[in-house]
Amino acid sequence: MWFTCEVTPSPPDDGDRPLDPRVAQTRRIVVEAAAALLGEEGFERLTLESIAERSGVARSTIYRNWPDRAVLLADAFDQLCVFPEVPDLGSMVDELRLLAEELANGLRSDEWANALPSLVGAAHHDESLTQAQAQFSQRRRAMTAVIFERAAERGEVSSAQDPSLLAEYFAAPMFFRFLMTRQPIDDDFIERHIGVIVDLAKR
Amino acid sequence: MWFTCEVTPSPPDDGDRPLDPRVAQTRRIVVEAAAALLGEEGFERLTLESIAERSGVARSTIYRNWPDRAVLLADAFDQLCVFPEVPDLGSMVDELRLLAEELANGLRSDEWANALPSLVGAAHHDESLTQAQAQFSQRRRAMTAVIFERAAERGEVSSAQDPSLLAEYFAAPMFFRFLMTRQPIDDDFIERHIGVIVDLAKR
DNA sequence: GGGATGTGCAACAATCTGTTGCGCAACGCA
DNA sequence: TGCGTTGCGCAACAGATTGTTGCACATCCC
Repeated sequence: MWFTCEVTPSPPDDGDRPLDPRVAQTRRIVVEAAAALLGEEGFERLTLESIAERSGVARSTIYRNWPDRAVLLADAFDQLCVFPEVPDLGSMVDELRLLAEELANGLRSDEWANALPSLVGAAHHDESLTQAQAQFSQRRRAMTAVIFERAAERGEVSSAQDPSLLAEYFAAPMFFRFLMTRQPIDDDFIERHIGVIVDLAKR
Repeated sequence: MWFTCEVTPSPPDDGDRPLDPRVAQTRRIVVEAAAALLGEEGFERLTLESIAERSGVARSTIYRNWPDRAVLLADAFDQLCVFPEVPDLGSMVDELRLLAEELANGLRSDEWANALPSLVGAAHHDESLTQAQAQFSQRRRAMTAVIFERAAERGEVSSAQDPSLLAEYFAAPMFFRFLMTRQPIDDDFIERHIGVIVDLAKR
């Protein structure tokens, strides 16, 4: 989140003094409302007025807590992006299938369908959103790579293959369909796709 | 283009009567200006005022020729998307390398870097832009599939592989890097990627 | 040549972003 | 408990942008 990150250059947080409870409350409520609306509207259609209305916080107060719309939306997107770890199922194919279905469900959900594509567009000329997008990609990639790391440990695949690269090839066609071609990400596709990835991992 | 397409439901074109030269002139000039600005600014930042200024056509006249901003931008995007066929080089790998470099150069260019990501965002809640995006994806896919079809004819790969599917796996990782992860699409990546695709085609 | 049609211009409403000043309420420290 | 500090709601504001409209003028086509 923007206001809890000590690394970002913009310094809205005063430091280590505990936050005024009014401020903490305001920021929490606003980000929650923004995240909800982000899932309903996407970045472009989402107005600060609607966030103010849903959260019950005045627009002027929102501007006192975030420098501009994009930074708030980046925080809201972070809020939206919580995904579970893939459990160890003892089999790479099973884990890939589970993850593929989780991702497919996500991409089919209104939340992601509204938030993700508009993020892609908006991120290309805003630094805060670029960061939010990079963090999203990185998290998903790491979470996917774990599957291939475990498979290598089990001896299911040769350890010569880079788990991170395999994770990239796992994610790319699904996002490509979602963002660019709009082809369905259905069971047939998933099953065939997993076959391709398994071939790649075992080659 | 919106105004020359007989299939689209919206009927701005009066039919087969030749267009008033004033109208033809206006539309041509405006789309050209819009396409140029699209490559410079992207969808979100591009204003109708700037198109009016660059084209020398009044904003009111633009609105008389296109129902709204999105439809004009869809036409402008079409204008921007002209890509060459891949020549028969007698070798699948050579042709893939050529196409990958063409695509990488495109994605590195300001034109595409500005237009494409913003299209992804904008297309998700506008029908005209959805169509423009679908057409773009389809054209590129067909153009890529030709490489695999020729390879199958030459006997370089088994004809069991679906050229269209291979085209999808060829494009997806490059667009994924461009749109989502922002990782570089450099020579190393291209070379490794072509290796992956060749493996897929030959499996 | 003359009616029909397209264009430029200017003004307009509506929406949205971002800012500011003021009065009031909540906070935290003594 | 009291009081200075700080945050908040409200209202108004400037500026940008999208679309729309009426009118005068130029161009087109018959």
